[in-house]
Amino acid sequence: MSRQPDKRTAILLATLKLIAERGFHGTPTSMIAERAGVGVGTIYRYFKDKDQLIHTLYEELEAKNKAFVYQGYEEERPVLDRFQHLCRNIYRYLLANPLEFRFLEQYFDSPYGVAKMRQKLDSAGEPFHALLKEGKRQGLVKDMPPTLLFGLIFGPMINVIKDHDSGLLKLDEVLLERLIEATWDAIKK
Amino acid sequence: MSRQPDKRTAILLATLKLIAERGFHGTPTSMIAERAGVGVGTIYRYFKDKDQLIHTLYEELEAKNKAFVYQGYEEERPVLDRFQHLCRNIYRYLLANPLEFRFLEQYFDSPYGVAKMRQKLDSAGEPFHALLKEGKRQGLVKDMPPTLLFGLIFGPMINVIKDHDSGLLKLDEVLLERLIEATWDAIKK
DNA sequence: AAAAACGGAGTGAACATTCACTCCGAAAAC
DNA sequence: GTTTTCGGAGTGAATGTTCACTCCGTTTTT
Repeated sequence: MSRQPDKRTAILLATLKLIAERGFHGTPTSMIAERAGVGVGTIYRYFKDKDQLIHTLYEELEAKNKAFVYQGYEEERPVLDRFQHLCRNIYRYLLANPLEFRFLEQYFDSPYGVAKMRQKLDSAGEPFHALLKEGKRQGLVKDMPPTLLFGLIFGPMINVIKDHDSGLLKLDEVLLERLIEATWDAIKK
Repeated sequence: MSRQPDKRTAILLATLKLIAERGFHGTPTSMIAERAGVGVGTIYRYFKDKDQLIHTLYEELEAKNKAFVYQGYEEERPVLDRFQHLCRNIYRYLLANPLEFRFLEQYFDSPYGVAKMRQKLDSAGEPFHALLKEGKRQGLVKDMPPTLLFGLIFGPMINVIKDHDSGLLKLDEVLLERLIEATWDAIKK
C-alpha cells in the first residue's frame, strides 16, 4: 500500500457521512471527493463506480455491525436472556452509530438493497432465527411465522431509533429496557 | 374548461404507479407523461413543478387514507375495541392499496416528507393519540411516551406489510387478528 | 529514471423545465 | 345558419443544469 494516509478509508467515511446526511441522490461524487480531501479521479482508482463504492461501504458496515451484535452471545443462557442480550446490542449499536443507521436504512429502501433484505434475515439474523425457534419449542414464544416475529421485534426498533435520532424522543437506558420488555411481551405466549 | 377532464387525474395516477414501482429518482417527468398519455408540458399546466406534483399526490392519498381509517370509529366503545378497529382499518387499507403504501413509504423516507412525519402524528393520528391517552388513564396501557407506543404499533405494521407486499409472507384475516393481538400485548400493561 | 498514485478539467448523457406553437370548441359577427 | 375570431388546453423540441465517469498531465514512491 502507499505511505499516503489511507485514501480509501477517507472516501468510504466521506460517503457514509454524506449519504447519511443527504441521501444517495444528494451526494455527487464530486462532493464525496471534496469531503474526503481527494480528487474525483481517485475515487475511481479504488472503486469501479459509485454503485460499487456504496455496496462496499454496506458490506463493511454490515460486518462491523454483526461482530458487535453477537459479542458476548452465549448459547447456553435461557431464551429470554439471550433475546434481551441481542436486542440490547442491536439498539446500542444503532444508537451509538446514527450515521450508520441512516445509511443502512437508505440502503435497504433503495434498489441497492432489495435483494439484501432476504439475505439479512437468513445469514446475519441466523442466530436470532434459531433463538426464536427454540423459544417456540419451549412454549415461550407465540407460534407465528418467523417473518411476523421479526416484524414485531425489528419494526419498533427501526421506528423508535428513527424518532430518537430525529430528536422526537430521548431514549435512555431505562426506557430501552422497558422497550425491550414490551417487545418481548409482543412475541411471548 | 378542458377537453379531457381527466388529464390531471391521469398524471397523478401515473405518478403514483411509477414512483411506487421505480422510486422518485427512477421516474423522470417524461416517463410520467408517457404513462399518463399526455405531453410533458401538460404536467406543468396542472402542477408548478415535479415537487408540487408529488406533494399534491401525497395530500390526496393521505385524505383518502384518513377517511377510510376512521370509518365507523365510535368514541363510546371500550379502548381495546377501538384499538383493534383502528389497527384493522389501517392494515386493511394498506394491504388493499400496495401502490399507495409503497408511495407513502418512499415519501416519508425522503426530504419530501421529513416535516410531514410530525404532522402525521399530530393531526392524522390525533384520535389514535387520544385513544392511547385514555388507555393509559384507565391503566390498560403501559405508561410510556406516546412516541414509543406509536413505534410499537406502527413499526411492526410497516415491516409486516412490506414483507407481505414483497411476497415474503402471506397475511390473511386470521394472521392479521393475531398480529393485532400481539401489538396490543406489546403496549398493554 | 521508471512506475504508481493522484487530481481535476473535460465530456456526454440524463433530466427538469420552458416556450413558441397547434388545434379545437365556443362565442361573436354576419 | 354560416363564417370568423378568439381563448386556452395541450404539446414536445430546445435549453440549461447536474452528474458520473474519463483522460492525461503532474506528483509521489520505488
